[in-house]
Amino acid sequence: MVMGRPRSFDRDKALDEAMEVFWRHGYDGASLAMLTKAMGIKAPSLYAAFGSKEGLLMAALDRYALRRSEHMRYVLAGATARDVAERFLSSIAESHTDPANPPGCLLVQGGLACGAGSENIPFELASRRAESETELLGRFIQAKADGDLPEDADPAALARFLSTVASGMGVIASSGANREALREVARVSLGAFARSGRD
Amino acid sequence: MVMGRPRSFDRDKALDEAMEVFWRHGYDGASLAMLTKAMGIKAPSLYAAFGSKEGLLMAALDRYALRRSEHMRYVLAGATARDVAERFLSSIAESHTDPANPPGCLLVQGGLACGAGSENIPFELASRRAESETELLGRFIQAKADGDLPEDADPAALARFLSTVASGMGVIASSGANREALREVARVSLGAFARSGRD
DNA sequence: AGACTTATCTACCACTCGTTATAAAAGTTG
DNA sequence: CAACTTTTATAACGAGTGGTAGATAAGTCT
Repeated sequence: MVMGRPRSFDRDKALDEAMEVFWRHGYDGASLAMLTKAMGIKAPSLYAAFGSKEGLLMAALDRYALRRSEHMRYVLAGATARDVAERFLSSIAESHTDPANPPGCLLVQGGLACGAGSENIPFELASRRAESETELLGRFIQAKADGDLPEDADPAALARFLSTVASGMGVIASSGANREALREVARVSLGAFARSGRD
Repeated sequence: MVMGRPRSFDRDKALDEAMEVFWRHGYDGASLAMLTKAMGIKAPSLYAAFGSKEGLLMAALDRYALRRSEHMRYVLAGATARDVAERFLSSIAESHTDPANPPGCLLVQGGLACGAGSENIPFELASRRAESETELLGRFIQAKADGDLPEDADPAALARFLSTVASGMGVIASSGANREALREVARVSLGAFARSGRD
């Protein structure tokens, strides 16, 4: 269909490997040598396909967003605000301790702070973290309209709280917290939703 | 008293400058050039005083721990578990948005994930984060003995929850969340303490 | 087949990294 | 003052950084 020599590697598989390196070492800590070795390609192929180290991260983040969007679709389908919150935190407890991935969250460990010349990476990660918070916010606004959340509830504060706990869970998961510990954090966090029903 | 040429810089002042660089750029992102420039000294002086880049971080972390211990003394002096939790999260909301420092928490931004050769930095930061969680745990165990927490309360889970929220607040603060946003997160988080009294 | 297009490889670029040898500078002690 | 001790600045080290020419390989097109 398209002219020229076909690429000899699977773009998505290579991105998965790059994602894991960024995940485990952060943007600054991930060297081109690490990345090319993990991806099984040489530097010129990487640059031809992704433009730069930063472009590679962006492509990996896009792929990461695909996984997250599946989770979020399930989360937002919760019947009540409380149910949404429970699904959100529970799925994070699972995903952040999935042995198939590095522990924690790529959007947290990828780079909260970076060196000179990479100042926009933390900003980029933050804006991607904000996406799910915005989705939660929309769902909570609807929940309030449904009478599912009390009149004095603050959807923005609830969404921000959950997003903050999620980031915190990313931090402790990266430090070795196990799945049971994350579930416990999720359980305690749901106490903040006590006003909208408790089990 | 001591022989030899006296050092021409203030060790603590230099450490404060180094702390800020690590805080803002993380361990990997903080280069020796940045550090020596901020500290106002040349590399050999740095190495004579702190041994290595890692040694400099450790010294900065020790100094950071001094600030934190003041906060924790105030926090642990709270009358009730709920009061302790409120003091803990409130003081974090303030300190993580103190314009005198980079936003967020050095123990979070310093390096959740590092490159090859720095694998122990994330571990070191995690163990320092664990210290305050342990202090909270001790206080909550005492609170339970005092009858201040209900029989079915889980001190370890509560301490871990607060520690996780604190880390999450560090993440969002580093991304620009303002003081009011952090206070809101603190307020919602305290809802998780609803079982032990609500205002 | 031959022209064309794109990917891959080897080798290398200039630069920065953390770290250190060397020697001069600045103080204390006899 | 001279001997001694420690810190300072200059300058460089080897290794590794992200990134790239230039040539070659592997396909599709006419």
